[in-house]
Amino acid sequence: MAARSEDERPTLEDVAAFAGVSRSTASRALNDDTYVSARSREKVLAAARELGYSPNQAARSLVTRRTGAIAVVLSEPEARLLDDPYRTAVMRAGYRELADVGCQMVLIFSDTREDLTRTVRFLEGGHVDGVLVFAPHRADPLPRALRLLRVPVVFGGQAADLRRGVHVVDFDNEGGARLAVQHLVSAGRSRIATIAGPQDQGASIDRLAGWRKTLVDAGLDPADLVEEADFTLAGGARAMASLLDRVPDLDAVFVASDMMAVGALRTLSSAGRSIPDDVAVVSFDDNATLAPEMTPPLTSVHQDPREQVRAMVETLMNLLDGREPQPRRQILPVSLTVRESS
Amino acid sequence: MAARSEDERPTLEDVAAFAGVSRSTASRALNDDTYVSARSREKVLAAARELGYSPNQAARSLVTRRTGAIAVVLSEPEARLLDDPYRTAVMRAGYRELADVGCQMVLIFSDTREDLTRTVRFLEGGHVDGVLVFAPHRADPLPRALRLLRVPVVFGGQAADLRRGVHVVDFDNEGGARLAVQHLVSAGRSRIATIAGPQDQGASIDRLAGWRKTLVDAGLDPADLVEEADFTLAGGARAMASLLDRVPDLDAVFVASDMMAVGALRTLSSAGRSIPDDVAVVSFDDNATLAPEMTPPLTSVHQDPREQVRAMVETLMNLLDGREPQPRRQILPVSLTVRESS
DNA sequence: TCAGGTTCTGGGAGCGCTCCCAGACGGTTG
DNA sequence: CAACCGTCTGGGAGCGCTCCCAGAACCTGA
Repeated sequence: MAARSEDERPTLEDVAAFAGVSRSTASRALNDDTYVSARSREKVLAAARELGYSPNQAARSLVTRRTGAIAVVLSEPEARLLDDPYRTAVMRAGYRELADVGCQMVLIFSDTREDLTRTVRFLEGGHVDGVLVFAPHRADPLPRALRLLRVPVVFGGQAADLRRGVHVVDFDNEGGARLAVQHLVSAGRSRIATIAGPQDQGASIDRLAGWRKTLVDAGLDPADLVEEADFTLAGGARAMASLLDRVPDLDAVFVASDMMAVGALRTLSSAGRSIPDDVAVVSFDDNATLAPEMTPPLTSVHQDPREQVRAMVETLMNLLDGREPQPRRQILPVSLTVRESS
Repeated sequence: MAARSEDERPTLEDVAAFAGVSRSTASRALNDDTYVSARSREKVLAAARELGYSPNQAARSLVTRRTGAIAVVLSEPEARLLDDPYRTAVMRAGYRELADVGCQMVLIFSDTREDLTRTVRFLEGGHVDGVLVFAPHRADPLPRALRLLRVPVVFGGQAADLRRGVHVVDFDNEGGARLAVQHLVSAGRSRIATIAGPQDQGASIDRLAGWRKTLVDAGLDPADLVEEADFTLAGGARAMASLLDRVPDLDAVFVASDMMAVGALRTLSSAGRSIPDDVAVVSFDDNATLAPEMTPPLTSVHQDPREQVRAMVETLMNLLDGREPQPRRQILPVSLTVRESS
């Protein structure tokens, strides 16, 4: 028998030969199947260690029809991804949660139109067992394209305008906004403005709706108290300036994200307003590296990306195991973390 | 011949049968090999379209021994990744550059010790054709572990204390620091402090060395003018406060990252120092969403993560094609972008 | 002692693809 | 008309693995 050259990877056959058993027994030992004698298992494991064996994944997934990889698709313009701490947290959480169930994360950024076709082709190609999608923009064509996929898909947050027929794990955006505004109302505030997120996104729309309904329920008039911004720091600062300009007597503001709240805070202090005495500020996200670190620390609606991703992974695993066949919409609850800004 | 059930993916064989040619011809047509008649190619492509065929990657890579996937490993404590805009830019650049050469990015976060073994096992398992590694910390055990891999590896930035035997693409950190400090010296500054990065990282060490050497060359005394911080905003703010405390008459500061410079700026303005009149500030990174957006906009040493990643991908592709066998250390030049802070 | 289990093992088939090789086909040449 | 070339095609082997199945080995209890 010719010795294998140094750089060639040992195969299962090599391990079996080295251990003096058959390929089948070696396979069983390595995948700890039933019905392998302790003696054989021992020998096989030793042989594998000795030869530095690691199984060829391509061969394995050719027969098992599982790749052990899950795609995480982020559909968002390039610029937004760079300074959005929430997205970074999502990537990280995705990695951890998938690792916990023994899956590898394949990150996909889908932005331009060419990205879309490339993404679909990739997902179609059997590289991954399932897909987690974050596509917050309503006009995004990606979610529709993904519906036709032969691979299970779970959406994080509202999936464009697909309301049914898909698996979704979302946060209670409207409920969160209600919590925030109720908190301000019961603290005696009466001129409660809002800096809303871009209205092409479901989450932004829901947060704005929550703010509006709560005001109306409390007998307050929401007219003229809305300014829309783009979830960035600079956008938040500009929106706050414009609000102060239009409504100088406002005494509170509900900001649809921590990042925008940082900008708003900056504008407010330049304008000489003290927080929370003159103006109370409540934001959304409760990002760990942002909200508690501000001066003053921000009261914020708490949503944990890990929880969302965990629920998404769980749903996906059920899907892969053939359970949970009907599409479901899970709405995760949020809570209010009260700090000094309100 | 039994009809294939709806949900089963068509194979190459199915496409061939549908097109009325052999499996070989179908394969040739789809991979546009030589020696296929226009007629056959046409029929095969039509059949593939009709059946919604996409090749099984596992089967393909089993025989070609290529997966078309490249791992990007980020070895960094969790907290750091979340608010480090440079890392986010690297991920993004990695995705783009790899997509351009037809490869898929598999992102790997390697932080804890369990991560290390899992990472090594994964990379060993033949899931990917090559690896790009960012492991800035000198004490990090990962780079050593990766040396033994049978997969080509290219490091981004100094690879722990492995000085030779590995492929590295780094920036000229020391040269960048020299540029920054020379700029300050020639503007007539004479008490030039620095906020250095963590000294367990090669890049930080080199930037500090560049600062020190340039001061000495200019006949200035670096003693007592160094404060070390952790590349975070808060860390930069604290370091600046401590510098002001110890050296009240400083007239310039070289900060080893944009993020820390933002913190330093905050401290300086709280202390009533005007920038650049009282204190000139020069930082490092020239992050597009940070440096130009500050008040005042930051003078910063410009380094483009895309360039670094592009060079890394190029090296890796050469490695995969069997060219460029000897390890090389590429040092990319940096430049100084002058803005209002100096 | 032998039937009837249970535990363990090895061989064979086959996953879907690419690549090699033999051969068919058609159009030039001598 | 035979010899030859370049173009095109189909069959077969094989990548490294898992799974199925037949059978060996070992244990019971009657």
